[in-house]
Amino acid sequence: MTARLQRGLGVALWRQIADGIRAGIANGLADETGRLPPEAELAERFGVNRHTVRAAIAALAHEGVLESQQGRGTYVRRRKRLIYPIGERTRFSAGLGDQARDTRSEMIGTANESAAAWVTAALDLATGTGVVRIESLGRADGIPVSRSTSWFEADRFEGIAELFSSTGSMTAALAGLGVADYRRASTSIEARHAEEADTRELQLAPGAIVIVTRAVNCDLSGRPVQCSVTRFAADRVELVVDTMALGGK
Amino acid sequence: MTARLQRGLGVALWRQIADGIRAGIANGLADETGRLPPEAELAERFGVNRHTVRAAIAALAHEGVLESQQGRGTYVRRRKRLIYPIGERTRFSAGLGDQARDTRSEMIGTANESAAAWVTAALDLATGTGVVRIESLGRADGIPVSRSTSWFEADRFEGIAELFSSTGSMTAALAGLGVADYRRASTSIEARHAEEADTRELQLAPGAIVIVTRAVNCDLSGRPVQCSVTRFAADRVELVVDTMALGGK
DNA sequence: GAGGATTTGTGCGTATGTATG
DNA sequence: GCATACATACGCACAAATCCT
Repeated sequence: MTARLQRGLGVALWRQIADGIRAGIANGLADETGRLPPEAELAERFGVNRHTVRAAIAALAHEGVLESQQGRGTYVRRRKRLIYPIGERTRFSAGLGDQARDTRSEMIGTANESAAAWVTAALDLATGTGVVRIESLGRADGIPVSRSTSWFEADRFEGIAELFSSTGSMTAALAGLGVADYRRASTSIEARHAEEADTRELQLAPGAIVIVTRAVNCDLSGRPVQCSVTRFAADRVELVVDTMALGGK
Repeated sequence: MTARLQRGLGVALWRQIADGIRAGIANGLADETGRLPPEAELAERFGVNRHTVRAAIAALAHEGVLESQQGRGTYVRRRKRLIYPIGERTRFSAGLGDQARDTRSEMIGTANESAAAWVTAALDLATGTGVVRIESLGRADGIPVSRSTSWFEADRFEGIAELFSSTGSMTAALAGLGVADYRRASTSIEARHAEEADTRELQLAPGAIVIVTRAVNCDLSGRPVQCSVTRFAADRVELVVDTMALGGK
C-alpha cells in the first residue's frame, strides 16, 4: 500500500515522499477534516527521518497542496484527483463536469504548417497538405491539468484558431465552421517523464510524470476532423474508459 | 528546444538530463544511424559537466535505451512498444496478438482474503465477503510486460487459482467455471513511478514509469466477475482505446 | 600500417545538496 | 540547530578504443 522509497536514483527522498503524500490524499490518507497524520507517524510510515517528511510537506505547502499550522497539524487544501472520461463523446469541459467549479481551455499558441507524416495519416490528407496547429492549456479551477496540441486541415477550417481563442471551446469553434457534432475515433495512451515544456506549462516538478494521449476526432460521417496530442499531469488526473457505456448494446 | 535545468528541486540534474535525452531521441537527437552527439557536446548543450551527462547516459544504458562503445560513440537501441488494445473484449494474449511470437500469463501467487472496501464495491459484494486474489505476470517473448492482481468472489469461483495456474489463461479458467464469455465494463488509467515490487517483477530500472489500470469484467448478464489492477511497464507498451470500433454503431 | 583526431572510460580533489540522529 | 555520512556536480587530467587520412 505504502509506496516503497529508494535512495540514489536521482530523485530525493523528500520529493518521493511529497509525491506519495499527494497520491495518498486521493486515497484517504487525510481524515474527514482534511488533517494529515502527524509528521512523526508519516516519518515512521515512510521509513524516514522526520526532517525528511518536513521537507516534503514544505514543498507541498509551497505548491499550495498542504497547509501546516503550529500546534494544530497539517491540513489538505485540495483533495481529489480529477477523473477524465475517455469515450466517444470526450470533450474537455464537459468531461470534467462538476468536479471543478471552473473548467476552461485557453489557447497559448497557433501556427500554420505543412503536415507531418503522422498527421497526414491521422487526418487522411495528402502529403504536405497545409494544416493549422493549435496549442492549448486546460485548467480546472485555475490549476493546469492538460496541455494539448491539435491539428486541423487549413483549407477546411480556416479561422479556427481565432474562433477557439475567443470561445475557449473546441466544440464551439468546430460548430462555427459547420461541424455540428464529432466523435472520438481512437485514443492511444502512453506515459513518460515530463519534458521541459511540460514542467513549464503545467507547472510540474522536473521528473514528474505525464500521461500522453493521441486522439483522432471524426465528424458524424466518419471523416477525420482533428488529431491531437494531449499531455496530462499524472498526479492530477486519472483517465477512465467506460467500455460498457460505449459498446454495450 | 534546449531543456532548462534546475538545481535543488529534489530531482538530480543527471535524471533531468536522462529525461531530456529520452525525449530528444523521439525528436531527432540521434542521427540516422542511431548515434547520439558526443558526451562533450551534450554537456555543453545542457550546460553541465561531462560527468553529469555520463551519469544520465549510464542510467539510460541500464534501462536498455542506450548503448555506449568506447571510442565509437553512444547509440540508441530502438525497440518498438507493444500496442495493448483496451475495449470490451480486452484479454492479454489475444490483445497482443501477432506482435510477439509468444505471449503468456503466469501465476506468481494467490491467496484467500476478506475483500477490501473498493473490491466489494467493484464486484458488488457484501462487506467482508471472501475473495480469491491472484497475482500474475504477463510476458511477451519472455520479456515482462505487465503485472496483475485480480480478485474473484471465493464461493462462486472456487478453484480458479488452480485452473488459471494450469492453463495460463484467465479466459480458459473462467470458462471452466461456467463463465462462457465476459466483457470489460470499465477501465481507469493512471501513471506513477515504479515501486519496489514493480522493479523486481517487471525487471525495471529504479525510477521507471508504470501505467496502472483498474478494471472490472462482467459476464454477459452484466454481473461483475473479476476486478483487477494491472501495472504495465510504460516503456514497453502503449494502450489504445478504439472508441469507434466499440461504440460506433 | 603509422599517426593524429575523436570519443568513451577512469581517477582524484572539492563544493554543495540530501538524510540521519 | 549541530554533527556526521552519503549523493550529486564540477573541473582537470589522462588512459583506452576507434576512426580517418
